[in-house]
Amino acid sequence: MGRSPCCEKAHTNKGAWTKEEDQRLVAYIKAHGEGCWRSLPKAAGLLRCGKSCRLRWINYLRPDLKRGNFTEEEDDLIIKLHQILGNKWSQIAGRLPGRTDNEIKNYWNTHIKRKLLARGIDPKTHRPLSVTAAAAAAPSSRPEDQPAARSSCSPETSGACCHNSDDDSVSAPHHGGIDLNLAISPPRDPPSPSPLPTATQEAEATSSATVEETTPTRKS
DNA sequence: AATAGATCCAACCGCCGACTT
DNA sequence: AAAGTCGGCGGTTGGATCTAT
Repeated sequence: MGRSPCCEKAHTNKGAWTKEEDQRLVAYIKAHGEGCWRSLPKAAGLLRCGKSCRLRWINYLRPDLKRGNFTEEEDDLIIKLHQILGNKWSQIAGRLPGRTDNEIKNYWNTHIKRKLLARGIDPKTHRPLSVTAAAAAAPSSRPEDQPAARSSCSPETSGACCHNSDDDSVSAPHHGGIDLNLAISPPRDPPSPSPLPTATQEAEATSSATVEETTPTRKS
């Protein structure tokens, strides 16, 4: 089905946000809360599309954002979660207080990928590069070793084929010899009275614990 | 000091699922 | 049931900044 554009592109600003725009957006959300993004720009006096406002708020202006360098614990947690969830950045972000999906995605692409490669680990499969290379060079007859098969059930797409929509839990994959029995809990709700564990606690818990997921998989 | 290449990251784009009409 | 709207997501891009030569 067709879709109308999310906004009148001809009458919206694009590119970097100015301080004034930021202030308007923050002031509006403080006064009215996060609501209808489509109508927000007009109501807040911004010449931006609603999507752009939402992104700016979520990725940059939200007061609970942590900003700053990622810790070793966060690194490890991201790697572990990526191993299970693949590129489900929003779900990964949901388990890292103060971090956004965009931030984690960028961090993954710029730092962690390289870090894993330096360790000889394929950032896509979380398997040793030698294994991955060998599998690519000489695909075995085992379906799980076939690149195509892996791609259909790799962390990249685990949300699709490894995700059990019946109970919303993720079965424990055994990537790179690591045995993680994880199911993912719903994304954290910052103002929640029962805050989630810190990244450090998470990392510790993750190694052995089961976390439950209720977040529906978006795309498959 | 100049500049070419590499890196980083904020923002945009297009698609999808959920919800409404 | 079909069409339309909206919020949200992941992938990608482009410009700013950093580093090496």
